[in-house]
Amino acid sequence: MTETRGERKERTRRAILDATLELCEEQPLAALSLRQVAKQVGIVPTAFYRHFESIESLGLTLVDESFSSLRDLLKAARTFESPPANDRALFLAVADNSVDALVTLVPRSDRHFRFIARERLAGPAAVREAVRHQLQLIERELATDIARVPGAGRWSGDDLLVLANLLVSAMLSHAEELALAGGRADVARRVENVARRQLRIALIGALNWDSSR
Amino acid sequence: MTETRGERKERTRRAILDATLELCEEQPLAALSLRQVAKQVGIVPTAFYRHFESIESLGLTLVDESFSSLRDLLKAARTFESPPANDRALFLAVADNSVDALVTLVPRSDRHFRFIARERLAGPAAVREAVRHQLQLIERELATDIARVPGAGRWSGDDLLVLANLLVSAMLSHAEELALAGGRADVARRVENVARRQLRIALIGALNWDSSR
DNA sequence: TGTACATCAGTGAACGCGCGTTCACTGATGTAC
DNA sequence: TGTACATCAGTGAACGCGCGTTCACTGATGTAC
Repeated sequence: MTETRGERKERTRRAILDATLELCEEQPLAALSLRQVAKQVGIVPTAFYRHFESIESLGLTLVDESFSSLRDLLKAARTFESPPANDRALFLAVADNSVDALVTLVPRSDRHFRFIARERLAGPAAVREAVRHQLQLIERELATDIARVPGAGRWSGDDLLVLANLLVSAMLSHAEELALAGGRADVARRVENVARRQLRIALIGALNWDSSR
Repeated sequence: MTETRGERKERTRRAILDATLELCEEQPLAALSLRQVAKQVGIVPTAFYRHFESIESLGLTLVDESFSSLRDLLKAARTFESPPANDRALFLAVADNSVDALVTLVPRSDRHFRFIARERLAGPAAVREAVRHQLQLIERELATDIARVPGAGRWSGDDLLVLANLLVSAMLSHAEELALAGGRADVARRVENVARRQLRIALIGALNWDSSR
């Protein structure tokens, strides 16, 4: 016996998830049939039910899978060995680290990112809600991190969320473009460049914010 | 004769477009069947072909329809009766006008906005490409308008596009949220507030940009 | 104005096909003794 | 270690249904004279 029953089951489950990511390159989850997935995996349609209740619950699993590693890595991107001296230097370092994380991370799991981009607004209601929830968590974590910057007391909690929302939506749109670029190096370089400048603009704007009321 | 043959045909065509927007609230275009649309309109499936070649070409028509008025109105939102005195005042006025346009415009054609939001990344390739093209046009027009601000010479053409891209992607994400709010006044007020602050942060960042290189 | 013919939006039957789901099954893997 | 039974991932036939598309059609509207 080279493989236990449990291992074999897990392998099929993994194959179903991969087949779905593959097929979702061509069409949204809602247009995907259980039979297409089964055919791609190489199992009979009814075997699908041994692993998932429906296409929708399979979608929810893919959302969890996409976000689980992402949030940890984004977090890591915002921690430093030697914290910069002042607000400005820290903010610029945050921008650089975040953009570095973007260009490293997205190509590594580009199928997951394309899946999220597609289903975020077009997926079944439960899938849309799950993505929305994860993005909100990311925004709140970012706001918390910014609040820890020395001298960040000048911003209200509400202002922090507004800033975090701006940064996350900019990064999200760049992640989408990067994921859709399919590894083209010239696109990746341009997106990296644009993302860096945008984060800097936003953070410089925030630093000059309270004086502008 | 109260209605010519041409008028009657146009009325059916309009009904097909409306039925599609209606049905696309529940599912993406790619999951929509010609028979569902025909049933909703109250015609026999084959009559569909008298008006559109396929569901995809119907989608392209809806994209054109969604963007045609939008671009003119956005343009109008950026012209002033009495131009403000300096850069800063002008930028703040641009932010306010744009946000006003957002909260006025989106609820007026919210079904079109929800359609665009859904199909922008999940639609058939031709539809995605059409939306992408329209968004690029909007970005370029915005960049051109900003370039006309007295003293804008400090930014390169490339920097202008980067700024325009940041502003458009922020506004797009707010338009999506607003369209999905379904007319809820409290959501509209919050989105308006957040959008205004974000545009201001970005524009203040841009004003302080060249000194930060 | 009246007539004869052309146009064409919408009809309705028919087709082969892929769909989700049911059900009873098979046979390799796992477990109790 | 060997045997008898349990588990359960995957099978395969069958079902009724909605799908896109074909085709020949109908009958009201439009046009030429």
